Amino acid sequence: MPELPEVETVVRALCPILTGRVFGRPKLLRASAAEGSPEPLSRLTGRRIVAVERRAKFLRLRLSGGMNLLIHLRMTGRLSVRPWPAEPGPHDRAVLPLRGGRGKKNIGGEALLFGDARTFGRLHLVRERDLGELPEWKKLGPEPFSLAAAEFTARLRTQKRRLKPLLLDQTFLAGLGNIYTDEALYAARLHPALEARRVTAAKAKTLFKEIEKVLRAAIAAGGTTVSDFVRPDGSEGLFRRKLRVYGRAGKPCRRCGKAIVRLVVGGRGTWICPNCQKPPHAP
DNA sequence: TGGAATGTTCGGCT
DNA sequence: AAGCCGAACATTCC
Repeated sequence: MPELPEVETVVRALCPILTGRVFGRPKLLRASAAEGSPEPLSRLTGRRIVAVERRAKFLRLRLSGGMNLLIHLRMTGRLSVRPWPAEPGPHDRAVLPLRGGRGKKNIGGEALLFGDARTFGRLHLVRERDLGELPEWKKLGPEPFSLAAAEFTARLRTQKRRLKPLLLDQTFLAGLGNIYTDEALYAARLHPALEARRVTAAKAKTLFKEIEKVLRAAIAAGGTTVSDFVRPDGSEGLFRRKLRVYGRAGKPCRRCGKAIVRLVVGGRGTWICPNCQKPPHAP
């Protein structure tokens, strides 16, 4: 569920809390929560957090000494800053103690907690110079907010794949997941199974603008909470109320009143308005 | 009770 | 090679 807007929400919440603080000795509660071996997070201790950033759906903590802590929340990962020591919750996977207090006073006794019910999320400590060799990092496509509409259109034109799996492909465009892909396709009145290269230039531009629009609106709402996502302070993202198709099977389309339907496209649950998003017709 | 859901990678098939 | 599909990962939810 965490897609670009949710990760951006987490980054914005954590940035003022974490920047400038120094990690203590990490405690890995579940070995698979961190990449690398034999002690994947051992080089974290003593590093200062220089910056908190987002790239695609990764959080990136830039650390002193040319290190980076990459965090991918996958489906149910969540981050919070909590008093420490304390009894870890059943789904807490890693505890990263923080030295130095918020503001100038050293109040101590806090940690960055990585919780993850379904345990697909990952922490990955990577040297700056090794980042370029990480396939899941280096293969990432452009950020939607750093891309020109014309460039997006040109990229679409080369693709024979259907829109839905294409937009979900992080190497084509970084940051979209199931929710915002469906919302953007609906807004642009495009069917998810339409072959990308058959989208007209005008429609492609509309799609790109709608992608940026829905992402921007979702960031402003603090992301979408469907079931798992929460902000670092425990509050919910409010964009769920603004969803127009995702998860709304049977409910009326807000544009034409026809019932929203659920399809499977590229193996993923996909919601559309059958009236506003006409299926691709055979040649 | 078990099928669906979520993001990503991978392997097999066409 | 490109694209599609399903499997796998682990767990919760209904």
